[in-house]
Amino acid sequence: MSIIKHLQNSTIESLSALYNQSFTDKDFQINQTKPEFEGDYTVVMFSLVKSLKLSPDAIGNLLGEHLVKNNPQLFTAYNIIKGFLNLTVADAYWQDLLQKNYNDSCYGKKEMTGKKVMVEYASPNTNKPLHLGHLRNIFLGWSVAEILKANGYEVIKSCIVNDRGIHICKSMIAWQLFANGATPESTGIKGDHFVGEYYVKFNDAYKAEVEKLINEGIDKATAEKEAPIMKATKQMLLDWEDGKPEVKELWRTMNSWVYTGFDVTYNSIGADFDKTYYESNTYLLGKDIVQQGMDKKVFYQKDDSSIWIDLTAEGLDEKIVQRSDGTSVYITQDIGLALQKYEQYKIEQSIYVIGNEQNYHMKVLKLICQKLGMPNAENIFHLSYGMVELTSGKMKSREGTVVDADDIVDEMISTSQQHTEELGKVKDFTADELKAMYKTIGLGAMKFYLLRVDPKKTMVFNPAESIDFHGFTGPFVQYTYARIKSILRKQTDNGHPDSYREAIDNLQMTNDSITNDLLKAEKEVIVVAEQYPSAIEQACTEHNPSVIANYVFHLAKTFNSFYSEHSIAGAETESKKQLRLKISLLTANIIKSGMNLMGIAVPERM
RNA sequence: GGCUCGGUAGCUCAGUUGGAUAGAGCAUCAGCCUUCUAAGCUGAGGGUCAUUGGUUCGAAUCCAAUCCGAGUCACCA
Repeated sequence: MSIIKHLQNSTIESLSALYNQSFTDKDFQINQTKPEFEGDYTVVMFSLVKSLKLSPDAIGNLLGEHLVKNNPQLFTAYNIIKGFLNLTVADAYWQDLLQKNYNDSCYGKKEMTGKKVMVEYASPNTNKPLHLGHLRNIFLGWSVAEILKANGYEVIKSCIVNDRGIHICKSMIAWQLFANGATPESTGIKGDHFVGEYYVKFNDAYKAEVEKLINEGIDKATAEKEAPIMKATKQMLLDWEDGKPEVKELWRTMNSWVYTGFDVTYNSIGADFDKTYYESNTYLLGKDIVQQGMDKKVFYQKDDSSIWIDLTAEGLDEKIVQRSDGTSVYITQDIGLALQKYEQYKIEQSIYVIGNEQNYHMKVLKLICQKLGMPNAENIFHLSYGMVELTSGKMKSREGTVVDADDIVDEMISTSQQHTEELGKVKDFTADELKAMYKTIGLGAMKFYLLRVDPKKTMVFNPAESIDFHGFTGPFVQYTYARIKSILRKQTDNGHPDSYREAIDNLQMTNDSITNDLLKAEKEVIVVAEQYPSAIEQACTEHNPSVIANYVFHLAKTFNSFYSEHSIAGAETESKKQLRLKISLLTANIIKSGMNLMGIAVPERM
């Protein structure tokens, strides 16, 4: 139980004993005490004034006295300033917390609940390589999955690959026209980039054809429709749907190039999926559901035989679910897939990591699923994230201002190498160790940078700043970890993590005031460490990894102050040394655990 | 135009179930390495929390209006 929860409960008990009135934890507020005042946690009196009809100071005095008197193991002192009751938490409480958790690598995580959640993320198209926006999506999805696991959920990570449709045919047509049989193997270009080049070539050729037609006096709309390359593409889509063998063959081949390329990227950034859905398999799903929806009178048919749902009562529009020619639209297959996910995995919650431009679509999807009475439809959650913009404005593929995922990852890794070499920290590492470290730091910087912002918000990607390894960054936190590990290693004979505990526990303990009283800097680290379980919980309820990023940075910062102020290995007494080593080990464990929740590795040395 | 989201330091972001003098990082300036890794620590300057009004003991946080920005409103996906 957190210290805040303890304080809430004690306050409720004391108020009940003092005033014979019952309160809940919503009737008053508890904050961490501001540093300029004496105390650790503060009960705000104002909200109690009305129901008790007493002055804030009068309540505070009685409450403070009662709390300290009846919970001596928790609170040792109190003071009241302008209606704020500041309580000092007993050193023994912090010592006890430290003792119980300093060697627990699972500290802060919850027991399994037996509940299943699916997190769908990444969801790329197979006509071009991944870009910076995908990275935000992938890091978010991965991290949210880990955060859910830490909160006791069983998580299935899934991905829906958009592997069919007109955009795929564009790359295919362009390849037929311009490639002369070239392949990723023959050119040495990564498969997804290779296919992406033909998507670009399509657009160039299409643009040229349209311009030519317009110059011949044809109006723009007609030109766009009649451009030969576009007509060929549309025909190809029809051929694909008819299952024409040579089209299917080309489609399979080009998609496989893309998948090979994606796998390289996923591998390098540490993304994986338990289940991959392909749109070519799911795009016909949901047709029978449309019929069921008709029977349930959720849907209705118009005169031209197209089928609709009326969501005007919910403040939305009418939405089509089946075309007049009887074919499905985009949302139909989403409904079908939502049901399939449930039936295959019996999930209680379905999370979709999708950009905020689809807010409306996802709102409609959820509503339809609910109206159809689909199980757990109320637990469909759209984890909507904001676009990544550049300092120069938006990323636009047509203007070539898209930041490629592979490029930026490579750049981060080589920057980390450059920084490391400049700092002269490469002395006693092997080549393999160096390579691994550059990757850990470069990727860590990248992931931290994209995850430290609230997912909902549009964020600006500033190349210069993202490459910074100081301050509120991944490398800062990693560095704190590496420094702690360096100290711990030196306390053991073999430098092995398994020996840390033994080495710490073997120190001579004395029982004196130097040991028992916590210094300010020591206590501050434990106070922050105590908040880790709450941070994990909050990150989960908000589906928000930035909570973890902010927390872990705060912890590292607090530890660094402590580190620079007091010697750990050279502490005044053996027992003080033991205390500080425990604080260090606990901090290292939390940093590693928290960073892992964001998919970020921590280096033992850097 | 309707709906949704956003506007906090020069820049990037925290902080919003209403609480004390609004916080970090970057950048700028000034200090700290014969002592556990200086990718660190300490300090300084920098704010009309978009604007106006309201609610109350108290508003960055809640309400209303206005201004600015983004997204969306396809028988596209």
